[in-house]
Amino acid sequence: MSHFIESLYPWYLRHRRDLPWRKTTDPYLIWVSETILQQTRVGQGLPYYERFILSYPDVVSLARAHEDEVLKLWEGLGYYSRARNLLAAARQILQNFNGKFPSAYSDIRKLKGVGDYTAAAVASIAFNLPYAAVDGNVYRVLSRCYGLETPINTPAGKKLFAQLAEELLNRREPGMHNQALMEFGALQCVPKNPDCENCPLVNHCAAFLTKQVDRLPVKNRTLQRSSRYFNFFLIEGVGQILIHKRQKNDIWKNLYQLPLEETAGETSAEEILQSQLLIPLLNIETVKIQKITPLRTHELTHQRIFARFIHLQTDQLPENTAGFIKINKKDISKFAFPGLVKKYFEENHLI
DNA sequence: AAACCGGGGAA
DNA sequence: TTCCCAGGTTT
Repeated sequence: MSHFIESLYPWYLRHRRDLPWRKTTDPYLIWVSETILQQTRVGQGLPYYERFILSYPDVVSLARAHEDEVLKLWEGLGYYSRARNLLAAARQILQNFNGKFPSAYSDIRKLKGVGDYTAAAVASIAFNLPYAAVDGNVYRVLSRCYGLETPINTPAGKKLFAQLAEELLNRREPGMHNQALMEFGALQCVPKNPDCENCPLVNHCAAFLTKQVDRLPVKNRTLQRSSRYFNFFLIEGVGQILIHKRQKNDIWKNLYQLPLEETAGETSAEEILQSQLLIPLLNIETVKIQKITPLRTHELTHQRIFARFIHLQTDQLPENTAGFIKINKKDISKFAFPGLVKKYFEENHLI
């Protein structure tokens, strides 16, 4: 109990941000916040958290929700499996624990969408259980403090840092300890250009002493982005448009989109229109081309989407919409769309 | 072990 | 551009 990491505690008490999920010990609220904050900055997730807990203040209200509604609240935040898993886990809790959030680490860890990090975070912060939460911040702080060069995105790295974090854990106040370490990484020991001159741990930091701060943590990168070409059709009847629910195992699963024609490579809008795959399918006769946007890029973690929007006007949308959903324009905002599509609606004042 | 799953902010 | 963010699941 006399490790130098403890000098972080007074730092934490002084510098910690005043965040809504720090005002509660409700495991449900802690869990929701941890899920929203996965791979997401506090500033980005905060408004989503506020809206989410207003709509679903407890496990049972979430468990009773419809997935479309939950995804709508998640719209624009990304990594939508988090929302689907959150709902599934809430239903697990209703079924298996009578709606009461489980208080054992092993039970928490079994919930959908809850991995090692989230289970440890919820167990320690909400129940004061002695589990070390190791997130991106903790990897960075520990790799620098101890000068560890093992790549953090390898099994060996995960094991090493998990073990070290477990040894360092303050077992009396694991929740505070975990948050102190993470907050320190988020505010002081930042990825780029950290202010080491004003760091409370500078005299203990192996990376600082050996001038390796900007090299740590080490991460093997594998990321390769593939390109995809999306042609979205805004097919507008009188006050109505067609949309479609993505259901395959692909990006944006269970979100809505406009009728889409994906091509293998870069294709001109003329070719798309001449191929006439979509229009005959819908048996639309009189179609007027309103506007075709230039190709725009949308970057995802592992895909680069090249998208264009083709705006067509017709007198009347068909009765048989071949799997597409006919909706009123004023109802567009009721559905969850990928950011790319939502942005298009906004540009054209459809929402 | 590697691939897959978003979107935004910072440098 | 590239990197990273209170990661997890699937193959």
